[in-house]
Amino acid sequence: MPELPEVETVRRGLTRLVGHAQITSVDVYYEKMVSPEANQFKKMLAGKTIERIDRRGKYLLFRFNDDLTMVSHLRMEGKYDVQPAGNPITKHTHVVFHLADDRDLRYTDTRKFGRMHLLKTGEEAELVAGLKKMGPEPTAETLSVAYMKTIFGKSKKAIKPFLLDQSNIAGLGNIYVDETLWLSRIHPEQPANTIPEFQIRQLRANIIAEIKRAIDGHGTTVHSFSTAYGEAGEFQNHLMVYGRKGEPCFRCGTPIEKTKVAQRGTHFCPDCQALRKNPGETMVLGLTGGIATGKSAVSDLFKAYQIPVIDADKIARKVVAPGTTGLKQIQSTFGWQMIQPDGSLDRHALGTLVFSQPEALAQLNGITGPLIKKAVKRQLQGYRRRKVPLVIYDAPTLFEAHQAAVVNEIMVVTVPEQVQLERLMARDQLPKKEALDRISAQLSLAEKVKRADVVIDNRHSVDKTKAQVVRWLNEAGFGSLMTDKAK
DNA sequence: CAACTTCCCTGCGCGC
DNA sequence: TGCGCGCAGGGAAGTT
Repeated sequence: MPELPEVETVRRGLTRLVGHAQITSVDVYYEKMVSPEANQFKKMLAGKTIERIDRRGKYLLFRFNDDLTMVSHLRMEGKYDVQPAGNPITKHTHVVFHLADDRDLRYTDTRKFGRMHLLKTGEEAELVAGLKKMGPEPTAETLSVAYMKTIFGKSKKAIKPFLLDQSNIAGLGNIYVDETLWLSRIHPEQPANTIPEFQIRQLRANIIAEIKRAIDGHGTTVHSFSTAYGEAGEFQNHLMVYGRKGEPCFRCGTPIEKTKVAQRGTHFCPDCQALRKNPGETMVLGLTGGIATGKSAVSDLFKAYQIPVIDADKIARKVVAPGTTGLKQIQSTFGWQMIQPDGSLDRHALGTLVFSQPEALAQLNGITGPLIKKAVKRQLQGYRRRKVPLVIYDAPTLFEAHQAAVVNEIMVVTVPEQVQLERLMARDQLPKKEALDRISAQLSLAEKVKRADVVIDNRHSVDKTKAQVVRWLNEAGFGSLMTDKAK
């Protein structure tokens, strides 16, 4: 089912194959497919030469000499191919263009949904309904944030059918809509006019990037997520949600659901794409990285711009402070040996225990995990109420602790493995073996990078890292948050 | 006008 | 193995 990238791939291929070919005659086997009526259609094309092939949305525009244009839509299964003249046609060949160089350009279409309209060049924009209403092409130059904000604000329609409507944005079909909504963490039934600006910006960036990736990949999208969550073997299907009903979400592991939205089969992750009754304007950026990759330096950059940072480590300490239910649960689970004489947690004793016994670590996480999640949620609620535009959630184990679904976007700070090892050995005065043990105790840096929405490369100077953070702030629409003092 | 529904088609997977 | 049913899908046209 061709969507814009596939149609663009077809356009390029045809340009190469028949870009300047001359048509001698045309056979039409399924008359409803063409307009004007078949005999007229054949007569008009005989002797014409293809000068160029254009594309608008999912429409192909064959430009002939004498100001003639053929508007062709492949719909579901339409295909063009070029064969030597005289090759027998197949069951589903509906139109054959005989070329002057003893080749045939053939159109096949099992479901006969495709259509071809022949008209005077320049009139197609008025006479073909789909072209007349066609929205902007999904590229950085043609699809602006301002335009998207305007059209989103005017429609109560669910975002899924809204994006499928070619008059809003050109070229998106069922697959790319599901994919870009997943990438942007937006529920397919979220009304367009309830989507906050930061998500419109994310969606725009994802649509543009996804379409570009697919065009560069000749009509297929290639993502680099590997075998997260126990999927065996090489990841062959390059789609993140489409056709993955029941399989784990690559971001959070929750099974992908398939429902019907506006009569269309729709795939989404119920956990990271929650339907929001009152979506706030607060964007939550999850910040994570590997041990000693320099995540805290990036965190400090945000703080310097007065952007609030929720520190997961700090919260983790708070929920087991003296007098908390968290500490009481640790005491009743692991015994009084875990409590120091002054009533505080004996981190060393607990650390020794959980490092040697995996079940103990799971038990500990079972106690602290929910408490941390609750505390984070409460803090976020406060920021949302105050309509703070951007909050950073600084969490070293964002993925491991299954917290990825609470954020709107994930930033991963990374360095090459060798640099990570050297920095860790130097920082914590560790021998190589111990440093390696600590690194391998975490989800691998490569895997974190794969699951990131944005990656900060921290191998070079502070200035270079800062430039990347500033760039992200500007692109995400938070440029105005950077105060002059901090700049 | 917005928001639905129907129609156009064929192959395929499913249940019996 | 075979038969019928329902579903898939983009976009236009028709209906509420």
